[in-house]
Amino acid sequence: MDPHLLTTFVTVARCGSFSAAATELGYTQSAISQQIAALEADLGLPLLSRRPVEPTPAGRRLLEHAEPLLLRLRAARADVLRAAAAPRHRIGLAVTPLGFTADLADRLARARAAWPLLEVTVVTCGRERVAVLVAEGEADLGLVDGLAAPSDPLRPPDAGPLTTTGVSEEDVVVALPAGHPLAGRAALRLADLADARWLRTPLCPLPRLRALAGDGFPVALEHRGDDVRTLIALVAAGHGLTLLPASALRTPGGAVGVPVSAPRLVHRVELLHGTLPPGPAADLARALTG
Amino acid sequence: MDPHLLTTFVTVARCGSFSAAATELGYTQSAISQQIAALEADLGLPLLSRRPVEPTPAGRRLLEHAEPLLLRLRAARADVLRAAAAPRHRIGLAVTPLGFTADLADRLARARAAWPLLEVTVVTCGRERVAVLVAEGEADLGLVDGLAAPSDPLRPPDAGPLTTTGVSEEDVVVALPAGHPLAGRAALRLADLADARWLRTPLCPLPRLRALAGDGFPVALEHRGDDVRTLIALVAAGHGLTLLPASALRTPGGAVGVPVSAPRLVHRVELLHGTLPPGPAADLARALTG
DNA sequence: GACGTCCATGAGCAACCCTTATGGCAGGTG
DNA sequence: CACCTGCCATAAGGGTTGCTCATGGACGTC
Repeated sequence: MDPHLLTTFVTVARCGSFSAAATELGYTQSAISQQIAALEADLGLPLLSRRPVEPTPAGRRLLEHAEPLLLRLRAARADVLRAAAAPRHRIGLAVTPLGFTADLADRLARARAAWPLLEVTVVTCGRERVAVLVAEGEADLGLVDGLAAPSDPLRPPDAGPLTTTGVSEEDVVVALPAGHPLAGRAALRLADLADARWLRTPLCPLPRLRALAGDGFPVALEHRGDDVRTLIALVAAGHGLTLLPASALRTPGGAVGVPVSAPRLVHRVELLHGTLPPGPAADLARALTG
Repeated sequence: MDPHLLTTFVTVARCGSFSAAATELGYTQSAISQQIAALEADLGLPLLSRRPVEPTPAGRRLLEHAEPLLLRLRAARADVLRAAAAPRHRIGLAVTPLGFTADLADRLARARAAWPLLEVTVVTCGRERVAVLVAEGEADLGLVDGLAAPSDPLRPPDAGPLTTTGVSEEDVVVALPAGHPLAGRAALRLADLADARWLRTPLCPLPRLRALAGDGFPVALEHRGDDVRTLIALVAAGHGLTLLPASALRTPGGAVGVPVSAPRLVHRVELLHGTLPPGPAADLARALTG
């Protein structure tokens, strides 16, 4: 179970081809073939069916383990190096679109005013990617958002020992087109909307809704991408519903937000980071949480 | 960051000696020296100070990552092999002392009556060890107990993708000597006992109490080991207090239990297992949870 | 049915890693 | 103070590993 062999295996499984994996990894096809054979011999199991190349059941199982394992390996390396490295003034901040609220933007602005030397790069991406970037040290701090019961921590993707600190909690609203029959309500229960048509979007995971409020929540339209304005425009045009933090709907845009009364939900933002050595990154973390 | 080098590093750090690690791992001292040198060269950092041999700060950081990483590696291997192996009739059950309640013993008895072929081995050990045994496939099922807020899952040690299912929740009581001034109370708040003298025992983690009810909980006596009767005897003799599930104090033994009214706490038992292929282990898991 | 693509296999060679042997350094002892 | 002992580092040697190159065989396509 050499990680070297494991990366090869993951690459072959992703490419669906020994030769493609070989060129991607910079080996010859023969080397790949031998590596896979070595891994299969080590476990005593066939991991890939050939022609077409796809994982066997045991291979699929191994794949589930291999990806997070390799991530943790890279994360461990990055963490050790980061702890030993000199503090930098370039800070990388990875955020989910709804994780970077106006309030946090203000705090960041104050922090930059207080420490003019601070150079900040903000990257917007999905939750898992934020965790990966932080774990691998490509970002110093991460901000992830999610739906949770009040004061219930979000479950970060498993990328090693990352510290999470809640930085804000805010009410959740259902986004409805302005003319929607329910748009005038003071509050709505999520279960009452289980039969409505919903948007499938990375910004509001439907499986989480189903876990919280029972089955249902059929998909009307799928949205790929990170942009909140696009999402609100889709809601306003009646393509389907979604949940958003209350503040995201305060700017007028043809959609209105109706608070969710049950289940009790909050939109929670958490700061994610590895062990921060004293320095600009730790200062910024304090500024964002404080 | 070859796992091979990582195990060597962990062993050397534990032994505090290159030569001792060499004999333990079945290498020559020279090989160990070269492996550590290779790891240090790979990371570009000194990991161990020599004479005496002990981890540098970077080494300590790496140690924190290495142990769970190696555990996950073994766990992944065990999981893949287990999924592919033929179902066995020998079932290993790893339990914490307070995790194996009378109710669960009954369910196990019924399961054995229903499937006479079932051979069961029960191992008692601590929480972390249970998780390790299950993760590495040495036990098929695990039962761990802990204090939690109601319906709040326990956090299992990070040993890869293990499934946890709650199997019982029960009230928590403070164990007091029979003649204790508070022994007659109908209920007690944990914070009121922060200044009492407590037993430090693996069966009731004091750090958890401090997290739940604030600082305090000074240690009167340390108890090492798994035996609940020993613990109750210590309480009865006035050596200090501890928390136990209500049922553990129903048998008379010179100690009485007073329910804890705040914070709201339960003693929770969870079943822990990897992915179970259909067969005896899965049947038993259903019997224990059902 | 011929061809092309793709994976498996064998030979050769370089790199790696372990062992043996030896050197250097620190601490304890006569 | 010299010596000895225990411990880690380093050099050299050899076996194994793991790569590339070359080729063979199986499947799919035209």
